[in-house]
Amino acid sequence: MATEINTKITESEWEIMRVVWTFNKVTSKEIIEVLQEKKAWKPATTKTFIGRLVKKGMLNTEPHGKRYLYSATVSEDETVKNVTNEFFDNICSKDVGKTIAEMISTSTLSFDDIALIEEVLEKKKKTAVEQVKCNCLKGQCQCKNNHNH
Amino acid sequence: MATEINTKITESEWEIMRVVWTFNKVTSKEIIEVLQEKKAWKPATTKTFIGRLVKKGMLNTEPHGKRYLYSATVSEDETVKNVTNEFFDNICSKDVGKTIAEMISTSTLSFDDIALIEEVLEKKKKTAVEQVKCNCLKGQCQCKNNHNH
DNA sequence: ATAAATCGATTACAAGTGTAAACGGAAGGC
DNA sequence: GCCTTCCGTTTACACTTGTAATCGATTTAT
Repeated sequence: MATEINTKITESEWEIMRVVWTFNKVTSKEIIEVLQEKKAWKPATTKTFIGRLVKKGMLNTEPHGKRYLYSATVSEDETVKNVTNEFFDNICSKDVGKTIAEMISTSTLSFDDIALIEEVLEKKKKTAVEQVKCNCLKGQCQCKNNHNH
Repeated sequence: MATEINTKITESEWEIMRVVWTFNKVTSKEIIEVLQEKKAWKPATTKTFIGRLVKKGMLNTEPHGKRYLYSATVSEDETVKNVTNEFFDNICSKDVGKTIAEMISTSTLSFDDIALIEEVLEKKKKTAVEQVKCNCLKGQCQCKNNHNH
């Protein structure tokens, strides 16, 4: 059994993790300094979050002198993927396409981004389906026949 | 000042809201029945969540006999939009395109979905930029020059 | 070498969240 | 007209999350 890692991540923990992902290996002092610009956190607050992330198994500690260097045990990509999956679990799978379209509409994208998306879209055509199957509980989406008042 | 609505939504509240969005107007009994299939919640638990959503202003109550009919004060679309925005706040704006591409790759999409996405992509070309500006704090993404250990 | 600063760990506490029982009034069954 | 059931509200309690002070050990500055 591999060491159990709690993948759930809170808003404040994201802030810490982003710094760790950026630096790869980082001291608590550096994390505190980086976040000082953005959050009105006292150093003790940042330390609490670091400690919790270590306990959760999302951060590794490696001795560096008498202090630690922290590093991530999960990649940013994986984390992003987990969070998106959790999010998509909350909407009907039939609506995923529409939601992605919506995201595109409201985001700032570069020509390269558009080219990339076109590319994956093109690939997607090979595995696209006629109708996406609704996976919702009856009563949790409009696909199934639900009577309204 | 309009009645303040707390847009933040928890996992359990999503479950309730999805039922309300589906039925438009719904009794607590119906919500409880729908969710019984999915969650091992006691009726009291569901009632707690309903109560909290009312207090938060996300649910309206309208008398119906001596009971209530509940309805949503925020649409599902708006809520989805809020949650996606919060999510994108946690990644570098330069990575949004890549992330959307990733979502497309891992989702099941229909031909219609793809056509829709192609359509918005086409429109997007008119407002696309050469380079998306990174909005990150220095030290929270790779765009800025950060020294690694 | 002693004082001051620093670091990780421990402790604290309020608010939010998951989970639910209990309660008080009203509705329905008989 | 009672007894039971049902509903919305109140209360409860553990766990999580945000926010931070404190403490013990150590390192650094003087």
